Amino acid sequence: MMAHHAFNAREDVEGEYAYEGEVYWKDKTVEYCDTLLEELGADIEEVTYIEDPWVGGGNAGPAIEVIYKGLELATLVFMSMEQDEDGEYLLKDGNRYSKMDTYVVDTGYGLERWTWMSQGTATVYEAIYPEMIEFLRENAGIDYTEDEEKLVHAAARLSGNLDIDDVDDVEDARGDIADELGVDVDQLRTLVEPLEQIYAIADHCRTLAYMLGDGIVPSNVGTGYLVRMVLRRTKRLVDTVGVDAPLDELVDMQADRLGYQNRDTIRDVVRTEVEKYRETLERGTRRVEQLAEEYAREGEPIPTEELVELYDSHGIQPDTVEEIAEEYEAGVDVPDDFYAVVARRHGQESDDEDDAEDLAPDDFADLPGTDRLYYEDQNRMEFEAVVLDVSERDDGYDVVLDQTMFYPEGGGQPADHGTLSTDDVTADVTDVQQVGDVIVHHADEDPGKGEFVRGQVDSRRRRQHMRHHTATHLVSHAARQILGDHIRQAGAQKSTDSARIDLKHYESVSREQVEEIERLANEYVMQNVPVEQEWVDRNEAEAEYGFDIYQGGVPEGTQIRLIHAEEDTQACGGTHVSRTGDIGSIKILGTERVQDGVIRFTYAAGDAAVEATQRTENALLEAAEILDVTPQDVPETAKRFFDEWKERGKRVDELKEELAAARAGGSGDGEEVEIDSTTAVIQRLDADMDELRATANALVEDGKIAVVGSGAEGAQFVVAVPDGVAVDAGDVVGELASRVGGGGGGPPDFAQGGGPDSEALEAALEAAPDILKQVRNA
RNA sequence: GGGCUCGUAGAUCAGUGGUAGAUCAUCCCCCUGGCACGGGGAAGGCCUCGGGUUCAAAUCCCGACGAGUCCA
Repeated sequence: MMAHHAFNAREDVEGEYAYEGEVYWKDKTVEYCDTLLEELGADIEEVTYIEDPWVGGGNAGPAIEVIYKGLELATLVFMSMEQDEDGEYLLKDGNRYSKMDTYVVDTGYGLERWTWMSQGTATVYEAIYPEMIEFLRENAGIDYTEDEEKLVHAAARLSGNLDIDDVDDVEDARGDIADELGVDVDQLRTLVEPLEQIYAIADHCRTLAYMLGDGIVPSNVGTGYLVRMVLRRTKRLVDTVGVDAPLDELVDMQADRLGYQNRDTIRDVVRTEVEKYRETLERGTRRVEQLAEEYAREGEPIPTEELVELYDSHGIQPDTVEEIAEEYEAGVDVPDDFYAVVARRHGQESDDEDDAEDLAPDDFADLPGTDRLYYEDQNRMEFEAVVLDVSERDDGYDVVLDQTMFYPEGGGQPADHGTLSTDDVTADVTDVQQVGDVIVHHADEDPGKGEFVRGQVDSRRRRQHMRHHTATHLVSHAARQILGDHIRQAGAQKSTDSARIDLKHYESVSREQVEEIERLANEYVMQNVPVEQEWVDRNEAEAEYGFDIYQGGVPEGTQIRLIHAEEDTQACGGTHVSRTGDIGSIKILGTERVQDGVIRFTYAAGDAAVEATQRTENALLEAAEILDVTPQDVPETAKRFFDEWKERGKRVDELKEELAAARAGGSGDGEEVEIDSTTAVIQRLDADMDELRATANALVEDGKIAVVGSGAEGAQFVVAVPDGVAVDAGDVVGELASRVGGGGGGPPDFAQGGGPDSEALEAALEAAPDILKQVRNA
């Protein structure tokens, strides 16, 4: 698509906008359009301009459609109104609009449509990527007779003329076209539909090639989510139309055509995503099958509620559900406004923002910009300066100097700490912020306006920040070498003890890859290459290194600061060590997947790396000491101990059961009473719940009613009743438990309960025969 | 950024507070000349982790970790 724009402002609002006056408006725009079409070789007599008001995205205005030989080639939009409840104009979308202070020309010329027009192919798709269309048609086995080909050609041309705004129903439009061509609508559909799907595949593949080629990583959030949706839709189309080629191959055809260099990565991403989709579908299918079976059994249709759940939480489209449900002869209840129902489920979003600005820029507006000494010599930690201004705050003082060595918080690097001293006072600096060009030091004492101060930066803290900052560049660079060129930074944070960087990647990172990255990053450290900074014109920097230098965000200003470390170049305002060797070493502490498609690496550099390694080592040594083996033997020994522990657990269970059987058989210490013709055994064991249950089970095996109690942990009971005996175990336990201050219950043949009052256990058990009789009578 | 769902045997999943289950896979036995199938049996569980509620938690509540999904 091609376009030109003009930003106009009304004369009475001069000075309020970045632009003023009128550049050009409707007449001139149409004139330009005429000229362009003529230049392209169009017969100007065949051009028709149709005015049609435009509304969209809260703005509106007149618009002109440019039709050439019946085909819409361009739209010229004149945006001049904005949505306004009290506006004087009521437009076609039912909203009210009022005039804006500015008015903007927004044009769109369909370059590809022009190509189509000039080539005379059936559709625009054959005009712009004929090889791909041919490949897909052949692969899917779509073959037409000469007459059919003519029909399709004619239908395509008619479709091209449809005013998309006015087409509410594609089926109606198809009917109109069929009428016009004098054919049956069903015949037209079977003829055209597969072809339409092929066009969609080719076009989606191009979209995917663009998105993936430009380094977007599929994800469940943001732009990455869009890629995923397009990819899945394309995969569905490929399967529907019966194209027998892997999707990564199709996308690659477009990536190749568009001249992307990272084609291997693109294919890899597509393959990974297709596999993920396949798994999702499989999971979904199993789920739907279960539901379908369930509802089919009850003779009810699958309710909308379930469909929403399937779609929203599991990503299964209603039509997929219908397909599967059909096999189970289950009905499906899909409402027409299905997606509206889903939307309603999400409800209203609350957008309360609380970006409280601690420092008001106005406070320091009159002060000159602070000279930033930390860029001149990043290794110096001492300096002298004059106090230009001091403002008292609730919790201290904001001090502004003429120059400073203190680095203000920014670019993911925390502020420096340190002191500012005069002959009389020493103020601790606990925070440093940049406000406009002024650097503000937050201190606990007032050094005095106009005083001469000596500044001392906490050098251990700062050096750790420098190490971590340079390490961040190296880790990011190393990750790029190991994982691929698509690796982009999604955020970073440095501190004294560790640093982290979020990288976009399409699959989880293996332990081996982490080790590789760590090894490579440390190799850069050991090479001890200089880390250089330079201030350059941003346009020159972009021209030479591309937009990839903005990994950490896009800085302001025409001059930007570049940091070169190894082969890595980034725009960066942070402080860095002067040689990579100064980092000491880099230890990657761990990775986590912070969201789909974003991996967080946490690592430590310098002292912190040593400390982190020592911490892990200490944990290992401690474990080794407990097990009384060497650290190397810890995994094996732990495994053996774990296995043994499981083995013993099983043995204990077996013994408990044997013990229970023995107790039940001997029944020496249990009291026996006859309830009707059944023997009830009342026994106190003082054992855990497992043993009580086992004993009760063993007694029931012998055809006896079991009432066992324990005072081991509070008071606990298990009551079990053999089949065919008219005693409800739940009632018995309920009565027993209430006497020890608790509760209980369970099925009629096996109940458990207890309470905190173990003192009352004995009395409760003594009352058990009476309770049993009472319950039987009830 | 927000919402929702899930985490139980090697795999797929049941289990809505009261004795942890099914199917497949594994191993053993039977059936057969052999194989497929079939029949019988066994083994296999820190119910993701940490708190809380309860006489009692796989189950309810909170948090962490992991997986999935929808929306902006």
